Amino acid sequence: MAAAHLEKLNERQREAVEHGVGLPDGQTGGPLLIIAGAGSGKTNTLAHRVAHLIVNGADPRRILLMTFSRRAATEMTRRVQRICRQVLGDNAAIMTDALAWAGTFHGIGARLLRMYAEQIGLGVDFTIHDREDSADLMNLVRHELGFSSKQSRFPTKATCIAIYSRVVNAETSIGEVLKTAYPWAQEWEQELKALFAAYVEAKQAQNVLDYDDLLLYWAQMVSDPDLADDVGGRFDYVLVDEYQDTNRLQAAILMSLKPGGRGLTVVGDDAQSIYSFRAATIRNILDFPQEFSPRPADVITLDRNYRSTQPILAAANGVIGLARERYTKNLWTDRTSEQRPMLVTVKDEVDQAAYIVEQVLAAREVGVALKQQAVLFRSSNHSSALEIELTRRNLPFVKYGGLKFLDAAHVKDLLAVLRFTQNPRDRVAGFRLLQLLPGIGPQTASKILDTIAADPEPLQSLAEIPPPPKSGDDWPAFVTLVTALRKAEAGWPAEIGTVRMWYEPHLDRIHEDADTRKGDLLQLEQIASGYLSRERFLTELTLDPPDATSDQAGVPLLDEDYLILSTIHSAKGQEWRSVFMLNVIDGCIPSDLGTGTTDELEEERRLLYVGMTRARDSLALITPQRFYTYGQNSQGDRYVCAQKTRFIPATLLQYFEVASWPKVGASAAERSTRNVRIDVGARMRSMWT
DNA sequence: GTTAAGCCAGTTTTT
DNA sequence: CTGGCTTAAC
Repeated sequence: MAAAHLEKLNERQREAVEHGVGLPDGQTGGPLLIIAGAGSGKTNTLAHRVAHLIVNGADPRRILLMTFSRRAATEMTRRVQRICRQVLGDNAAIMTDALAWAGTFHGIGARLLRMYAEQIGLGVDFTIHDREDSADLMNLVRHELGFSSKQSRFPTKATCIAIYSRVVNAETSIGEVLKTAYPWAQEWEQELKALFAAYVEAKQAQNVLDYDDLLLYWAQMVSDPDLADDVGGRFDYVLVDEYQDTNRLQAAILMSLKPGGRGLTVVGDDAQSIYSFRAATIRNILDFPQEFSPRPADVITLDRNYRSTQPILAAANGVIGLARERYTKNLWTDRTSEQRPMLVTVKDEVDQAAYIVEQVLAAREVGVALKQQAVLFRSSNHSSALEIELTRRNLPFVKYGGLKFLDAAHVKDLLAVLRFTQNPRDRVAGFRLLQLLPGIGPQTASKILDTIAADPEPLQSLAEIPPPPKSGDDWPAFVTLVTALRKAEAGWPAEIGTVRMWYEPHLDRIHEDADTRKGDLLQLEQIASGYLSRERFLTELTLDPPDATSDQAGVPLLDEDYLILSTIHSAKGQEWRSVFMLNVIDGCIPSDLGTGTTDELEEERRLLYVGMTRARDSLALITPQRFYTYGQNSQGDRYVCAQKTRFIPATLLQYFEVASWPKVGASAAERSTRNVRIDVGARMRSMWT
């Protein structure tokens, strides 16, 4: 006897949904691991489980739901609400609105840390540094310690922060990280240690946290038994999505929150683990059942795929079947189709773009909306030729992944003003902001920040220090601005307009293309108006940055139809009726940067698998024969001869319909000689590469 | 101390 | 092509 809202689930899914629900005396069930293959209804199952818990009396305010991205959290909440409405009717909204603890690990961490700030000796007004800010702060410290002179070839700021981040997230030592990931920097171990110590001190002095701190402080907080009880006790149920892409630190947090695993559910698929560069480890999901004793976690496997047609799935299974080790079974489906996925050879990237435009338009003619079609690629710059072609043909598109809106200098400038007002001890923000004024460079800015940091009311003391000699009228204007912001005269979100008015003259002076940049600032102001307060705006913008849009011809409106362009990483968890994958050639997939170790290579293979399994009805992998290499054009050819990816060897070709484009118009004989010529040529060349 | 110009090196994926 | 560091001119 199943409840109506569970009728559409298959047996396994239902088992996962009902696990540990309806025990006597409101007990919560033991730990549960759901291994959910691509397209097996994972999101749906998890949403049903949450809804089922609520319908059976769980308090939604006491459910912690952690997803990989905020987009996924929103989607999940929406689905839970829809399912609950079936059962509870209109009252459902009240219940599901209370599902307040849904978000990313980092987002939830930020919230908990603000709640518990006082108890762990953290200023409640802390601001959060994104990756760029962290690198900037690291750079300041790096300079102070004298590691920046050119002869020394010390790792760059970005590398330093990457090493630091890895040490923290993988819960390992500097020596270990250097040995495995940065062997060329091993000689700097002692200096790096000193640098990181100074970096941590700088963050604390400035009351800022970086991304890693959100997890690190959280983990430290719950390592105290009393606080762990308190935080863990807030939640009856903890559910984690995409568990294969969590790192050791995140696993440690989870185990401290729910030591016995009661009420704990994790969902994931080891075949889709693609974030090891972020210190994610597949061991988390593999070892999860044994974390608990005496009785290990229950494991439920979902291996029925509802997304793709059988031929697409066969090809994807073929690719993942060659993986060195794997733990999940092959997926199966009953969605039959005659159409095998395409493996299309084109001359170069220009033809690749032309082919895609042709196919996309043809599909739209037979009723597949642009939004139902996606183009996936390994690296965000792989799509540039396509973007040019799409713009030329006036086809609207939205791109996910790659450069972010927030990375633009002018946007960072404006945000620096707000951040500095929010937290005047945030040195990265202050440093950036002061140097916008004419006549103020690094030295002057540094001195000003030192002076005001000593004052308990830094912003007030700014008005009292002598104006820097060469700053002219701009100094009093700046002081007026900061004073007004400090008093919150304009209020939120009006104050962002005040800041923009102040900033625009400086923008004109600094940048040639000030006018296009002003458009971005207006957009930022628009975004800001959607947030309740400056603090919420800054925090959430850092944790969930919007995608870059300003460089496109026309920003598509939300209700308009547009093609999806996305990195494979950003495509995680998504699906489209028609999927194209760009540059399925060695050097792109696998990326030539990712072929160093077997583990890296295996992850590149999973990346291809993830991309392929996004497709519902139609899939095309495209292999250009010549690939433009960027930079280094002084040495030799600008084109390299590309070879089909090593992940699709001859034995797998049976799963594909191999074709070349444009079609040769002449006889079949002529076409075949053309194909043969190309094939042999590629092989001959590859003998020497 | 600031700014502009010049020269060299690096170049994935993201919360 | 860009960012970051260095050098030379204000």
